[in-house]
Amino acid sequence: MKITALEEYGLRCLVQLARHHSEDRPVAISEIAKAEGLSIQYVGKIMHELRRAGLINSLRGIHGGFVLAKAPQEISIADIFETMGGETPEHVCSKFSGNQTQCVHLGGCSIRSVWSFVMGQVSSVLKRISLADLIASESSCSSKLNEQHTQFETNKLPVYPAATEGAAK
Amino acid sequence: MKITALEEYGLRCLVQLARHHSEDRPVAISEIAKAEGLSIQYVGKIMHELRRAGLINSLRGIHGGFVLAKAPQEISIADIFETMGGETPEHVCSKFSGNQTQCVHLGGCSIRSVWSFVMGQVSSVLKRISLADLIASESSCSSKLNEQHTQFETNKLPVYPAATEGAAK
DNA sequence: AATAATCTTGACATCAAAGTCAGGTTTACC
DNA sequence: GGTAAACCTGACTTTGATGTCAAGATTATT
Repeated sequence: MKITALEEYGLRCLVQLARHHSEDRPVAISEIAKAEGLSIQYVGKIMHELRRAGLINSLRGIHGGFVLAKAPQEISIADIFETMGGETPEHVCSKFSGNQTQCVHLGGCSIRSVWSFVMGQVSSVLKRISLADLIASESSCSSKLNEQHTQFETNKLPVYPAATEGAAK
Repeated sequence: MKITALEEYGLRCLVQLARHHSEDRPVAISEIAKAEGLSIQYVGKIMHELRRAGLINSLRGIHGGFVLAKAPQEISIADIFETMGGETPEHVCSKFSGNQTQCVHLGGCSIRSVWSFVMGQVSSVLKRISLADLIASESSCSSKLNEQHTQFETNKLPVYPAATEGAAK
């Protein structure tokens, strides 16, 4: 399973907007491109996608730029992934149909069940993490709470709600 | 997040081998290709990858073919995914470094923590599902236990151990 | 030993994702 | 109203994943 470029960069561009969300001014493509080490043209394309999906609003003209369409608490990573080309288990089946027009296993496929389950797990984790969470963990990580650092290293994210609940329910 | 062709087809080819694992004969590429609706050449390439990784053994010559290198209970989907191009969070960071040689966020990146966490979740789910589990759920689904069918539809996999434990522990 | 069925291997072709380019439109400021 | 800073859009190029081709090596059967 691979994370796509649009997912990764889309998220990173949105984090940039979220950081400046309290200030009352739009953020320009050139700023984001510089902060993320991306070309201006490419960031332009990414922001266009995010705008089409309604996650951000744009302001044209000089002093223009982009702002989040909702508060950082209300935008989850799952929202972003869906926007930037998210797939359902059905997509997987139609994508991997080999040299047939339909997958040969359409009647009773145990693999499809696994994909459904795994994707559901991923989605339930990503739904619980908002842009606000990401920014909060940045500051707590780099400044004050350094005893949490070891936990980060061992792949636990103490800041986010336990991913376990969603799976158990 | 996308499932790659090698992951999907690699798993499906291994399921074919697992089905014939009790019989004591190798399975030929041509059989697998027919069963999965893939070209013979492509299956050849996939099997070659799986053999290089040590998941299967090959027998050349007439009456040749492939057999699992281990029992179906001992091969997990996680094993297959790692073989067919699995990625670590570090891979993601080096892949998405934009126009720099290194990612601009290497010091204290909250997104990397998220990828670590999500990938850990996925991995813990996939480690718990073996080829034997997949075959068992096939037969129970298509023949006897049809009351489980509704549960499958709602993305629950009653046959597999709860994915929850790994996350909680 | 000849043959046919099989795996092995590396080069090649195709396609979709990733990323760039160029020309256009909008808006604030002077 | 001219100009510069910004977004908008579609066409283009590049790159890596996907899938095919063709020639070779191995082995059971006759």
